[in-house]
Amino acid sequence: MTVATSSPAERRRNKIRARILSAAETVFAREGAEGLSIRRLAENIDYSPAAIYKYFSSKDELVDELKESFFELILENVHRIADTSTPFADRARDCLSTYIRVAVAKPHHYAAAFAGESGGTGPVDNEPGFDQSKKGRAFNVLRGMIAEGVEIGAFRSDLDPSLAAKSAWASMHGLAMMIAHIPTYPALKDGQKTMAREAFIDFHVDQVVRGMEAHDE
Amino acid sequence: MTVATSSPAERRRNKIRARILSAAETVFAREGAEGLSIRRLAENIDYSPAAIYKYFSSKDELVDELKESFFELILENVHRIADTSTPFADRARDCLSTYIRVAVAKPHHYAAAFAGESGGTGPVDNEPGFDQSKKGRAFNVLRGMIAEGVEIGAFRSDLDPSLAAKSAWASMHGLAMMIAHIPTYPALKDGQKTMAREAFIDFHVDQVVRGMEAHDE
Amino acid sequence: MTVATSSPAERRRNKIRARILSAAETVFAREGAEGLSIRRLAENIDYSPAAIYKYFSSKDELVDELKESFFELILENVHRIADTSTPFADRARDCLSTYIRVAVAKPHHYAAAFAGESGGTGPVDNEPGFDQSKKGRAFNVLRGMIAEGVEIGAFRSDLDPSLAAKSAWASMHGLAMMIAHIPTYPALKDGQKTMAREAFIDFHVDQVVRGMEAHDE
Amino acid sequence: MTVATSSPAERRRNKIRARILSAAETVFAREGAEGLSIRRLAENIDYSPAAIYKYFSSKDELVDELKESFFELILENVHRIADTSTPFADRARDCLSTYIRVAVAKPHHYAAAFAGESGGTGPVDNEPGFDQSKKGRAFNVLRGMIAEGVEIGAFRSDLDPSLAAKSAWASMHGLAMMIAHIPTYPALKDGQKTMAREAFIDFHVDQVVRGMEAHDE
DNA sequence: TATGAATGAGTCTTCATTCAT
DNA sequence: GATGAATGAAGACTCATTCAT
Repeated sequence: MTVATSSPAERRRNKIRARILSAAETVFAREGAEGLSIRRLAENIDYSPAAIYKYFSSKDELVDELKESFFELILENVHRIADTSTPFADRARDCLSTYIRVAVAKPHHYAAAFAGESGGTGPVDNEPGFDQSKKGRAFNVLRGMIAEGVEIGAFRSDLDPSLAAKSAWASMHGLAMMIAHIPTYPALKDGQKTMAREAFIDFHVDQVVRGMEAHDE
Repeated sequence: MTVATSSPAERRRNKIRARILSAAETVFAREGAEGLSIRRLAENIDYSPAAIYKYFSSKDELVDELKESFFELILENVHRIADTSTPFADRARDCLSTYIRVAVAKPHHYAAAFAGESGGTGPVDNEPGFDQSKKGRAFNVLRGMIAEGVEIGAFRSDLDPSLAAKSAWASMHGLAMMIAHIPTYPALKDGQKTMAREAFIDFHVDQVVRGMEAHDE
Repeated sequence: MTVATSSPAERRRNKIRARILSAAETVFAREGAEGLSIRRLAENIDYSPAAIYKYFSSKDELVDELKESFFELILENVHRIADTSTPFADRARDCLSTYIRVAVAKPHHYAAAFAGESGGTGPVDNEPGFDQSKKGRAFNVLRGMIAEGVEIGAFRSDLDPSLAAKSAWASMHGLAMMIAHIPTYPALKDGQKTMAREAFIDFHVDQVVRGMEAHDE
Repeated sequence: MTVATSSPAERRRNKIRARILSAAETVFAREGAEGLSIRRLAENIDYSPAAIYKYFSSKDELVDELKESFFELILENVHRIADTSTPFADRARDCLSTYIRVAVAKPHHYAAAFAGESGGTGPVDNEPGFDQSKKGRAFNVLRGMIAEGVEIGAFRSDLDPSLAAKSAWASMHGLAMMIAHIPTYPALKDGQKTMAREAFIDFHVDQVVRGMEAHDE
């Protein structure tokens, strides 16, 4: 019975894996999946290319792990918000804006995680195993929250939570990508209101939530 | 304004440039920016790789031009809708959904147009020359339409058209990217409503427009 | 109507191809197919590896051409003998020994030509296109000669030429390979008769022919 | 002669060596010398690559030993036949065909045993120590049998057993190699006799023996 | 004007081997 | 006695780009 699930050797191994992943992430976040080459990665961490293959059986494996870890990050953050007991309206807004903020914190990382070629599934909920994937679980949080909104009458009663979640996710995704790709986004002309990124995110989230709200006739 | 903007020689030159760009677009739209190699492009049009360099100083220049041309396409389509005399509500929805449909028709092309590393600016309206760029003009169409909505009371009176245009654009962008990257998007679980891509686009657009609508107290 | 089937440009191209092939053959003959690397080949002829790919689309193509050319050589030589009007007995023996002599002249080349991995067909006459391949045509010469021997009563009347040709080929192949792989073959102990390679080839051929001969009871 | 030829430690060592060799043979026989990599070998036996170097100073040494062991196998089999009291004609044929059958049972193994680059000596009988080597002893069996044939008048009286043995060996070798390298060998065209491998081996052996037979008058 | 030839740098990956532990 | 870690060299192959012709 292994009390500690990691032997000292294994711990060391994981530490190195982490070091590689961390270095990879830096390149990855700056230049995307195609910009990340084993060679350059090896140089960065003063390893031989061959050494990296001791820890990752292929470039794809490494990249996949990078992506998975990213969605884990999103999931954690979104969960933390969703599980709060804050009033629904705020909670919903927080939840959405958190998604964007996490994405924006590692913009290229986020972008690349979606530009996946090997089984790069987005929030598509009828794929096998989707519910278990990090991405899938994040999606379910979102859908659950919308369902709650419908239930308590905050959102339109004819709103299909699954559909709405997908639409909202797309809107969030759009803003995240915009910010990821356009350094100065969302700049506004002088003479018009200038709005900082943070505030704009809130504005955008507000628009999205308004799109779902019920209105007493 | 140069009266004779094109000498016969220059005209010929532009014709060939166009031919190259057209061929490039085919590959580009199918396989994205990374899939486009000068060599393979040259083969496609029965030219030598070297010949292409007579017309484009580098691959980047060619790709940039491709991106720019794409926004021209979007602009044209959006304009065509926006200039109609259709009732506002429909016109607005048409305008937004057209954007997505054009994007979705050439997914890689669209995605790549935003994934610009060289000078890929998004809809950032305080950049010099933005109003003249294709992208800028497309943005202005969108903003104009929202302003119109505010004016006629269809949209909330406190809505800043510039801000709202940017938010709406982001939402459209998000859906376009989702569809571009995820072949099966938006798939829905059986047992729940299954919705085809076309219908989902309409749904999404509807959500976005609702987010801007005014509601009598 | 092209009088000369090769333009000057094409001629130049073929010259270089030949140069590459020749250099490749040297390495190939010394170290076999696995020992031949594009890199080293490129170094040998002061070319860049990439340049070689302008003339051969892959290493396999290059190697295949090398092999094919070798069987062409065998074919030519065997043909030259077979078409003579020398008496049958001598002609048959000459024909077989020529095969061995050509093989032995480029021992590793010969060995490698058989060690083919990509469709390395030996004298297997029911494969599609076998009759047209160099190897196939060489085989047919051999079979024809044996058929002639059967017809004129020199060989056993119950001998199937196809079968016998295959058997004889195998015997020739065996000696060729022995000589190819064992530098000192066939050395004989002092005190016993010492026999030089040339004479041994004749002896071996004689044994093979005797195996087919008819004997009046 | 060392009485205690193996200390307990040494015995253990040899046991492990044997285990490694055995595992190596499996891979070797399937994929040939080039397909055998120390790494994969180590994986197969759950050893580290480094551990193997404790028992074999290099890959070459391991491979050489593998080859030698193969000839031991041939020797054993050939001996078993040669020592029988079967009538000479059958015994001779059995002996030869056994050689081929053993070779064909492990085609890569057989081929590689001859493709030696390091010290791969063939049946060359004037080399020092040849008579003691496995290969040498196998050769001697063959020569002995031919001598017997000459003596009892089955074979031509002017046949030099040493010479004939070498020739016969070459013929056997040829067929073995053909079968080793060409999966479909010996296929025969339909419309002609189709002959299975087993039967063809017998036919070939028959040819070889006939080449040596004496003919009255 | 257009091109065939050539290249240098780069891609991922595998190998036999060594060494400190 | 065994190993995990690491490496340098090499493998095939592709790319954007230049230059003499």
